[in-house]
Amino acid sequence: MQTEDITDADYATLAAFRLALRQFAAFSEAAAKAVGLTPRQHQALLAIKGAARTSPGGLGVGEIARALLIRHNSAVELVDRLADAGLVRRQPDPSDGRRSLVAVTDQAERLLRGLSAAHMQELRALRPRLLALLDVL
Amino acid sequence: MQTEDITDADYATLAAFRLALRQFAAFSEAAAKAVGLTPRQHQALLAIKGAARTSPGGLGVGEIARALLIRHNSAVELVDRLADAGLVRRQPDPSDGRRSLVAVTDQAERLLRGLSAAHMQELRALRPRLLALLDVL
DNA sequence: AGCATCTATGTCGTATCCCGACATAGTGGC
DNA sequence: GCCACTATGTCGGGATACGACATAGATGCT
Repeated sequence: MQTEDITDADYATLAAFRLALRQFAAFSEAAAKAVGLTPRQHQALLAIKGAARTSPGGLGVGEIARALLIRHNSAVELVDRLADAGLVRRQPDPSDGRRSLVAVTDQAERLLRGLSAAHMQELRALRPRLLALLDVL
Repeated sequence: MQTEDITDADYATLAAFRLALRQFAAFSEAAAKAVGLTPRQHQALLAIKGAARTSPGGLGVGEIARALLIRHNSAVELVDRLADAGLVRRQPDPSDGRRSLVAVTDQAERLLRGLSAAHMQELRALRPRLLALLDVL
């Protein structure tokens, strides 16, 4: 395999791509913090709502872990903090006693709506830059 | 401002976008770990090499902090760990006694070359998915 | 030249969040 | 009824970023 044909321009492109991703993450983090959420909490709420069409009753803790690419015990702690903050509710799954379905509260839904609108706008603004970077890959 | 026109499909799109970013981050993290680097260390090396055309002598600690969007003291600690691992060298800036220029070692350059080739390939594979997501924004 | 101010780097204690290992309870096949 | 598997939960430890503070050099003004 030839890993030798990496030029300074390639390094610059990769660095620029990473910078764009970090800036988006930084925007998202600031937006979340502005409404009192940690980035992970925001992403968890989004994952739950993002799966609403296929899982209207909420997601299991393990499904949240898989959506966020974290270990299940990390998801447990994350859901603990979300529940303490009144942002989600745990409900036992009537069809499987092991699972507890995690659903967002009205309060969280309001926060998420505002955050999502801001993120859509930010992503639209970011789009030309990402397209330009993807173009030179 | 109308933040009301967010649909379930929008949530799903945003969630899918975040998932794609997380999966790329997970790939990158695994690739870095496979050669003994933390994700941050990899990103720092890439930032230094990515700026090689404009700063051939290396980057200052503060410039690394700005490239990585972290505080300068976090960058100090990161460079400490990189130097301990023999991946970068600190050299005093001859034209400014306050600055210390951070340059990658040959060893780090070899690691970064392999990592960058793998990342270019991964990004090319990821491109159609990102383009599809950007298309529905 | 002297002094105030700003910039760059570095130090230290703290906080957050994830993880591995382990534990408990429910499910489903046989 | 038993056993393997799955889902959730608990606990201690570790990595890394941050805020506050400290030091040294640069810069500009008089």
